[in-house]
Amino acid sequence: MVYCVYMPISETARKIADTAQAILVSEGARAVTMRRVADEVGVSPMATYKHYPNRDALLDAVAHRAFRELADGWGRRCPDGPWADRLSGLMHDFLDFALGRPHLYTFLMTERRERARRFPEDFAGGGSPAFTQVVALAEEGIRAGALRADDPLEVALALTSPVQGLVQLYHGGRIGLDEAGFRRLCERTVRRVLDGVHV
Amino acid sequence: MVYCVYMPISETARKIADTAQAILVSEGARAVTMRRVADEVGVSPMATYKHYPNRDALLDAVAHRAFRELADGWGRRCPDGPWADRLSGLMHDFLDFALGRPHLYTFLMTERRERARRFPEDFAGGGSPAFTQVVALAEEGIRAGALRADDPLEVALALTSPVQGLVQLYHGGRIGLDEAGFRRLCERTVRRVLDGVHV
DNA sequence: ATCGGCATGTATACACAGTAAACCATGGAG
DNA sequence: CTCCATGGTTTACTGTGTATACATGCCGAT
Repeated sequence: MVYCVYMPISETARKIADTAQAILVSEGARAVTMRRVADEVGVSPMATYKHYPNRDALLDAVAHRAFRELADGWGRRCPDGPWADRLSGLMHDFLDFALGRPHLYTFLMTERRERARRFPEDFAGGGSPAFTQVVALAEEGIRAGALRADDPLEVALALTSPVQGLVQLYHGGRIGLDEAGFRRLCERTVRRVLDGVHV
Repeated sequence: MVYCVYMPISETARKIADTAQAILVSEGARAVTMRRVADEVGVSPMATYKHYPNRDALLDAVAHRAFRELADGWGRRCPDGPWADRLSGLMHDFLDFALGRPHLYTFLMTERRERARRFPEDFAGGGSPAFTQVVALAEEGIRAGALRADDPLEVALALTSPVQGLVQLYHGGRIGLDEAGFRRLCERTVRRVLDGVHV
């Protein structure tokens, strides 16, 4: 039987996933070994295989639940207010996650994973909660005449990809700023995208 | 004795690094095992430890030489011509690398590596050849009055980080476009940064 | 010429991963 | 009561990094 998220999940299976997720969050995916997870759950290593066919399946399950947890409670920072404040709020929500749980962020964003959501089809359908809200903001801005008439999806991408690129540099240790300084750098960068660097 | 790049390097040491790099380029860092490298060099696994204290040191050496190889022969695509063409040329040079050698790119860009070059100090000093040329282009544009008066380093970052973010999405399988389509998406995105998305 | 040491290589061995296989226990369906 | 699916165990195999001990050949000092 293939692992299926729609089925009720046993108590032990959930404890295994919880533990795996906790290890992943605190130490990264490499630290998630079947033996260690089993140990912390208090069960023999092979017991985990009764719930997940292999390590990749376990990590997939963790990714799945982590995505769901992120989807809930996203964009709380600034649900309304001026357009620019909402955009900034979404960016800082994203940074909260990227900087606050770097291992989880890297795991979800970087690891090659089949069944990942795809641009443009899946994103247009609202697959990614974070991105979808930026798209909505872009649509709103275009409708209101604040932004140029343009493809809202691609405008959203122009606003989000710089932050993603900067986070990649930050996580790679390539940016010698503390978190507050890095956040300000992100703000200035998004500002430049909004205003353009051209005269 | 610590491994030092300035020392003459033995024949075998170079063969080991060559082999490791070849495996990394074609199959990714995970495929680079000491035993396999030794095998392909035609030597016992432990022989590699006479040249590199451990696997990480070997991978560091590979990263070092890969950076050097990239530095030479960078920006050949469009050494002169209109400003916008040179910027576009640099972007496509970058994409040649990112899309043509994805494993190497991921290894160099995303693996956390101490001794990595840092923004802003090291970049200002010209540590990264790719980035330095974008900075030079930004300075030129500002001097010529084509770009707003602004910090050239940060302008360069605003121009490069979106591409890096998009590449991250592309490598993660999140963008359902072929290579040509993806390159056009990058062009449009950089265009938006230049012009701004605001009215 | 000889000897000692260093550079280089080897074989062996251990710890730790993932995971296949075989074997319990137990509780509910027939 | 029987049977078997479920969830657990022990054991064992393979592949990995690497510590340790040993061999060998070159090379300079004596």
